[in-house]
Amino acid sequence: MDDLTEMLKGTLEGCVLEIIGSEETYGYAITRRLNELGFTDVVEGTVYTILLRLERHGLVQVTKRPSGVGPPRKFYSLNDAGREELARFWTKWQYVSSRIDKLKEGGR
Amino acid sequence: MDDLTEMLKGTLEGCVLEIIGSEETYGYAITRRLNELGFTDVVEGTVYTILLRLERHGLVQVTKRPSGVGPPRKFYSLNDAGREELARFWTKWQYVSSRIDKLKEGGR
DNA sequence: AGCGGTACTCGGTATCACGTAGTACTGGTT
DNA sequence: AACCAGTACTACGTGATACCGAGTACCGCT
Repeated sequence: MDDLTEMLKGTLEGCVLEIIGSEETYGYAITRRLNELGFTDVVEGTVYTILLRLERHGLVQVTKRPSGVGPPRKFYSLNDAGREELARFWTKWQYVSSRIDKLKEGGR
Repeated sequence: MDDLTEMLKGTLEGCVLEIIGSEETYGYAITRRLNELGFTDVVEGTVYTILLRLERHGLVQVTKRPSGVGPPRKFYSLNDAGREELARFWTKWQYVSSRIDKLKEGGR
């Protein structure tokens, strides 16, 4: 699949929120998860900028823990604000994707 | 619906391509069409920047015609490159939206 | 003459994903 | 002990995009 970067703008952050929401996890693992989900070209740098943004916006709780196989990991989990933001994201996604699908079906 | 701008990045241009592909039309009408499709906050300035970009990328054919109710209109239609780009857009959309929907369903 | 609706242009801004380079910790190999 | 690959995070800059605001211009109607 060719370049998806523009189409992922505004949705990738939501995907990261969803992943964090489903289980407490850390940046490196999130990148792997996105890759196996089909977003093969998403690289670590991108995920870390998103994580820093989420932290700056106060949507996540961060806990640092030693890893055993490398430097310590920063584990992320959603707080209340994060769960609200995630819900908002899915509402918006539902809205936008349904309109676009309608347009695709020649929606008059 | 609150702010959708980030989520529309990368998709709005495809929507405009689709609208032009279904009938020869012009900027002002495209804006109205998007608005009635549910993208209520998309304004003329945005559509015109997209149209200029499409023209610069050689994806559309442009014909200026008098309007009778105002200044002359620039009518846009897709050329071969535009139709190819539109097909690529829908392929990408199908790819991305299906992965995101899968993630939403707790895709393991 | 003025006004509202139509129609397009242009310059600047914010946000976002991405590229690249760098730092740092660990365990295993030589 | 020295090196390296894999893990894990940080920081700075770039390009693309949607949006905002102001401006220009044309038309019919009052």
